[in-house]
Amino acid sequence: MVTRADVARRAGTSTAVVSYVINDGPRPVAASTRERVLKAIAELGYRPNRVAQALRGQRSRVIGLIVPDISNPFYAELARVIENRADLLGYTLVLGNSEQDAQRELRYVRTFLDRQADGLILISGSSSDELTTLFSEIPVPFILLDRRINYAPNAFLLATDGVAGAAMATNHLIELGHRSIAAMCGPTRMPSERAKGYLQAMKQAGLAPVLYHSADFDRQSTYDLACQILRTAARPSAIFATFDLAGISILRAAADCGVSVPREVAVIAYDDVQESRFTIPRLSTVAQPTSELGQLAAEHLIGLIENKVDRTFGMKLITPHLIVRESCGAASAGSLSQG
Amino acid sequence: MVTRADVARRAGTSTAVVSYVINDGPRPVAASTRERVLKAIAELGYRPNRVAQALRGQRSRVIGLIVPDISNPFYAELARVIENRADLLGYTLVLGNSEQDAQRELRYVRTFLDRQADGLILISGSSSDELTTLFSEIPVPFILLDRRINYAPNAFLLATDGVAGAAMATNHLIELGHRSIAAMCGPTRMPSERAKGYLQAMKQAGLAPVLYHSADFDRQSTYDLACQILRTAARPSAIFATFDLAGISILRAAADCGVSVPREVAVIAYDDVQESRFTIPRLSTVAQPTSELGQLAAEHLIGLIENKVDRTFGMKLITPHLIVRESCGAASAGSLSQG
DNA sequence: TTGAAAGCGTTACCAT
DNA sequence: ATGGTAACGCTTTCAA
Repeated sequence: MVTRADVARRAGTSTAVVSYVINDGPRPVAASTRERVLKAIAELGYRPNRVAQALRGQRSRVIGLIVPDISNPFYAELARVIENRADLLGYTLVLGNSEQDAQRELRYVRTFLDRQADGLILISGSSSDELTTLFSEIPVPFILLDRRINYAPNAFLLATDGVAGAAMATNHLIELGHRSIAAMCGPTRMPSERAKGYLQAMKQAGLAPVLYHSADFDRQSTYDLACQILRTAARPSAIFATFDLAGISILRAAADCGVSVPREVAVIAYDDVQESRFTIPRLSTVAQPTSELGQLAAEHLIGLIENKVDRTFGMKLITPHLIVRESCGAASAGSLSQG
Repeated sequence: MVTRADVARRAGTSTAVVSYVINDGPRPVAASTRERVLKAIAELGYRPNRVAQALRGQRSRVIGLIVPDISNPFYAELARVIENRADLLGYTLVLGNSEQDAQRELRYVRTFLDRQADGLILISGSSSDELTTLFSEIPVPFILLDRRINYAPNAFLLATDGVAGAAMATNHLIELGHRSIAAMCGPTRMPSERAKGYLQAMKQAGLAPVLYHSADFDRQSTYDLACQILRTAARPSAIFATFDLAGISILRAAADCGVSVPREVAVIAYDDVQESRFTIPRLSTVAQPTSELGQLAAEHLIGLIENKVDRTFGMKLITPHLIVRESCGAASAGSLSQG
């Protein structure tokens, strides 16, 4: 390995000067010296050892990202834009899957901290109390992304307004004339903003809410639940799924149960993953602006790390918007307004 | 930050002994001393600084994973099992998206190496020549995953047999009675094993191959191409898509073009991402054993890093298998055998 | 403008 | 069995 000392030797100067050249400071270097150093660097193919830099300075230029499950398209899309942005700003991403497990999440926080990560982005899978205490001890800036839980005073919160979004979806269904609207949520252990928004909208419309919870967040368990819902005697005429994966599973389940979407059951979901633009029928959904969310998360975190950003504002809520596609039928479908 | 010296001081011993206790070696420690050290560690909440360890030792316990695009479900699923395995074995994953770009890929290799990654897993998006030279200079073990290109003498190659798999898919279509079978591949810049398998199978059956190339690997461009294919006068009766995402796009395009799958056009793809089990109709495909692939990649790489594995065997090809679902119709559909 | 050297938190060798 | 200490590659202060 070629080190700074090798470069210094070859350039006939000291390691300090090499450092100044590379970092453009903190002190000026004579043009001729700089020249020699640059030449030596090129000739030797020297590249600074980031580990040594991290140990010496306080900065590792690493940020940690903890997601519940990278194979969930929503998180994957988020990870993609975060990685992109981080890379652009000179940071490397370390990745962890928490699998919605508080212990794993905790372990990852510690691991990343032990590696001197400069900051953390958490899409936290766990409920408040378990982690709040520990979160308050995280000695670096961190962002709680997409979930409005685990609020810690030292965290920055970034999410779409799930209550508002879910209400939008529910109201869309109501405006379409549906009276019997069920909501399909993730596991009960997860507190859900979106369930709350659904409940509010239903209440406001004087409708009776029905809440279902899948065993997990994956395709199979949401599919299983969807089949069950579609086969009940009192089958709802519309279902609001709190995440796209569930909505997509409903589409599949409906086909298997011989119920037509949107004619016999309308489906609307939440997230707007790419996949939902290509399902049959195309899935109406509440769009989380994934790019904006990820970009903002990365930029704000790095701004925090580099002290370039206002620390006083601890939360940002983005308003999601409705995307009407095919899975709810046309807004003008009068045949639905019977109840 | 609490350091080893703090622990030593509190335990009334030297940092060396603390080291021996933590690492269970390389030298023995008296039971009573060990006791004191352990107590001090617990009381202080000491955790070793991984950066310092990495600098001092040669091992960082970090592995780098470079994928073309983490938002592509196949790579995301792979990343998930790799991450899982790595974590289990005590390694942390750093992630990079190459976006099929050789320069980016190169940059990531360097970045990860500068961070003293102990090993690399590359799902290389680029063609051989560009990177081969550089690959031969990678000073750590690395695995070329899923793509049979960029073969470098110091790399371990792990992939499914794309030629065989593609031939399976094509032959399945042929056995179903199809004569006019098109293949839909990724961008021309990527050499494709799978195209080769298709070509071979067609030739062997005495059928005329037709190759299409999408502009990119994403949903939109494969969808666009699919529409184009389905609207040609000489519409094929079957399409083999070299990756699931393309197959799924064909399903969508067919619905939009008013052609029925599998009745008017049969579709088969390659990868077996989770999504393909839930499409309408369900997608027949050639299954890459994702779990096996990812697990093997992680385990072999770490075996290589820790010198626990035979270095002589430089390649492993896994035979994929056919998964018949709905998008090609029943194997007994005699109505198709007209040509 | 530049060189020497201290120190970041570890590990492991050389002593005792 | 244990302590002292050099070294990993870097940054930055102190001196010149």
